[in-house]
This record gives sequence, C-alpha cells and structure tokens, in this order.
Amino acid sequence: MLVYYLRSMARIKIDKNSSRKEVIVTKAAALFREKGFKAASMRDLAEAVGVEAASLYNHIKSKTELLHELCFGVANRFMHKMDEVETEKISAIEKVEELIRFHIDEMVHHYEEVYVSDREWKHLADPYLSNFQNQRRMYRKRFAAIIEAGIKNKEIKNIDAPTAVLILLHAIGGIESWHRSTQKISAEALTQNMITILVGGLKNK
Amino acid sequence: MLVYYLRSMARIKIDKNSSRKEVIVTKAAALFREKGFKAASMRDLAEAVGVEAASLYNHIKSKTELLHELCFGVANRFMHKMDEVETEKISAIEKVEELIRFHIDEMVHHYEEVYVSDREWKHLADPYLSNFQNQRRMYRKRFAAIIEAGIKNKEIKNIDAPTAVLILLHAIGGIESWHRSTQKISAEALTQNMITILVGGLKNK
DNA sequence: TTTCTTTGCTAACACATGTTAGTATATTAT
DNA sequence: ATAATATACTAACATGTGTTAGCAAAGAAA
Repeated sequence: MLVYYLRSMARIKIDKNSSRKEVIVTKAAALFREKGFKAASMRDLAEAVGVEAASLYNHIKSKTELLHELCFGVANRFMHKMDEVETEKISAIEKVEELIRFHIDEMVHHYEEVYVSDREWKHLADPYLSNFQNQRRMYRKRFAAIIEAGIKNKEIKNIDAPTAVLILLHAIGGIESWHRSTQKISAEALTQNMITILVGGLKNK
Repeated sequence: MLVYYLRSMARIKIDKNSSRKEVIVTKAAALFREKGFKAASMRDLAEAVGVEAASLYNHIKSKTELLHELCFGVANRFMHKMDEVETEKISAIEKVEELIRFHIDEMVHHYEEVYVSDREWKHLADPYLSNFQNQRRMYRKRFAAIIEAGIKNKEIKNIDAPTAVLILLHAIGGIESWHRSTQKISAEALTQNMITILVGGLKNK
C-alpha cells in the first residue's frame, strides 16, 4: 500500500529530434508568452517541463539565456528572409506581399517565439539588448526601403514608408487575438483577409 | 558647510489640478510602460515620484490598484466613445474612421496609459482580470458590428469583420514605434497616413 | 500660537526569486 | 556486470519585492 506513494525521479521528456535544452526553450516560450518574462518564474517553468527548478541549470545557464535564444532565433530567421527577398527580381509590392505572408506564417506557426521576441526583448541583458534593438531597427529600415522603391515607381501610394512598416508589422501582431479566439476563421482565410486589407491599403490604384 | 548636507523631508510635487494619488498614477503609467508592470518595482516608482517606497501607501492601497486604475480608466474612455459613435447618424465607414481617429488620438496624447492598459492587463487581479477581458471582447464585438454593417451595405470590402478589427487595433498600437522614433513625422501626418492605409484597405471601390 | 491631521521616513516583515552546491538516482559506456 | 557520466533532487543562499507599523516632520485648522 505504501509503495503507491513512492515515485521515481522525474525525467525531462525528449524525443529523437529534441534535446533537453530544446524542450526547455520551447516550454519557456509558451510560459513567457502567457505570463510575461518577469512574471514567469523558473519554478513555473520547471513545473511545465516536469522537473524541479534547480535541475534546469544542468541544461541552461540562466533565465536570461532562454530569452536570448528565443529573441535572436526569431531575429535571425527574419533577417534571412529579408536577405532573400531583397535580391529577388520581383516588383516592390510583390516583395511587400511576400514579407507579409512570411510574417503571418511565422505568427501562425511559431506564435509563442515570435510573440515573446516581439514583446519581451526589453528584458534582455546588455549588450544583447542594444544589439537586438539595432537589429529590429535595421530590419524596419530595410522594409521601409522596399516600400520607398514602390512609392518611387508608383506601385504604392505616396505615404511615409516608416509609418507603413509600423502599421504592417503591428497589424500582423494582431494575430495574437486570432490565437486567443475560440471561434475563428482558418489560417488561410486569415492570411487572405490580411493581404486584402493591408496590401489593398498600400496599392496605388 | 555641514548645513548643505541637511535636506528637508521630501514632498510629492502637486499642482492645483492634481492630487498626490494622481501624480503617483501618472508616474506609474510611465514606469510600467517603460519597464513592464512586473519589472517595475515600488522602489522605482517611489524614486520617480520623489519619496520613499513606503510613503506611497499613504495614497494608494497597492501596486495592483495602480494598474487597475490605469486599465479601467482607459477602458471606460473607449467604451464611452463607442457609445457615442454607435448612435451617430453617419455611414459605417465614417464611424470606422471616427473610431480610428479617436484611437490614434489616444495613442498620441495618452500614450503611457493606453499602452499599459493594452499590454499589462494580464497582471490584473481577479475578478477584475476577467471583467477587463470581457470589456475588451465586448468592445471588439461592437466594433466588428459596425464593420459588418458596412460590409452589408457595400461600403466595406467583403472581409471577416473580427479580423478587420484586430488589424485596425493592432496597427494603431504601432504608434508605439512612432513614439520611440527620434526622427518622425508630425502627429497629423501620422494620422493621415494611417487613415489612408487602413481606411483605404477597407473601402470597397 | 497650539493642536490636529496628513505625509514622509526608517526599520522590519514575510515571501518570492534566480541560482549554487552537494548528494542521490538513472543512464550510458566499457 | 561494473564504472563513468549525466541528470534530478534537496537544501540553502543572497537578493529582491510589496507591504506594515510606528515615529518624525510638515501642513492645515482652530
């Protein structure tokens, strides 16, 4: 009878594609997205992972390291996409649409990471904080340059390009609400609606 | 000589329009916006106000009360605006434009409060948390209903109204980046750009 | 001017947090 | 099967947090 209360030592559940660290980073993304970085404790995270808080330190250096991995992982993906798009031989409005589609796809399929990267970066430790801020600024400048090219060749309305970038990026951030909805349209329909409104709002008729 | 190091007891600076509590709430908005609710400490806030942390409790009940005042203050303002707009005898697209202008104005002139209300509500204590979430949901439903009316009478493109609402609200949230910019266009130009893109993206041509 | 009220300060409290050190347990390598 | 390595646990640490209690100082009222 007493034997039923004896429990073996916990183990972080991994599969052949993930290391223990990757499992922890993934759980951290969900937790940080839900509670915010500062409000999420290592004891919360340990519980989500299925071990005690102290055990996490066998696999990670610090709580901040988790945030760093999330933020810079996302930043790198976005930068690579921008590198690609910039070199493509297509019109400016097509480039904008391709980037919008990429952003939507990231928000739909990698929601937790993208959300955390977008909302919690201010808790990064320097010098990574400044570095990250510079990367964000650079990304936006490059996006604005694409829009400027479109304005120049009359594809896009004559608007302030940095304003257009902030509108697009934040509008796509609204997918957060889509994730939160119980009754919602499909991801494909969502994408179509967003393209209709956002690209439609940019196009010069 | 020694007299120079003797300092009188601090006093919260107030003017004839503000109580001590109002000063504290205003400083709290700025601090919570900058650092996030959880990362902002009462000692940080006390420093911003110019007294010791313990003194704040002569004027407020708790840290959470500050967040509550900010969130519900903003929510009430937005609800009143919606009450007004719903009863106006104007077209649906005009109503949408009026609401967008109101939102932009709030984000430009009451940035800290609106930002905190939009980003930090998850740290509200229950039952206020659920109450606030319901109010947000209600507001969005009412906004979507205006857009549905516009879709029905062909002013607005045939799109998913809740998606349109999330796009509009989050796009306006992008004014955060405008506040952060060192070189930026005027608030009037910003407003015009946003109307051009957002209303332009909704209008059925 | 004196008395009463309000406000600010110091010290302390009760917890919470991220993390370390050492031991126990489980897994992997030989 | 045994030894070596990796991982999980317990206990503790150092620090930080929101807040309370009581006294000191300042302001308002009489």
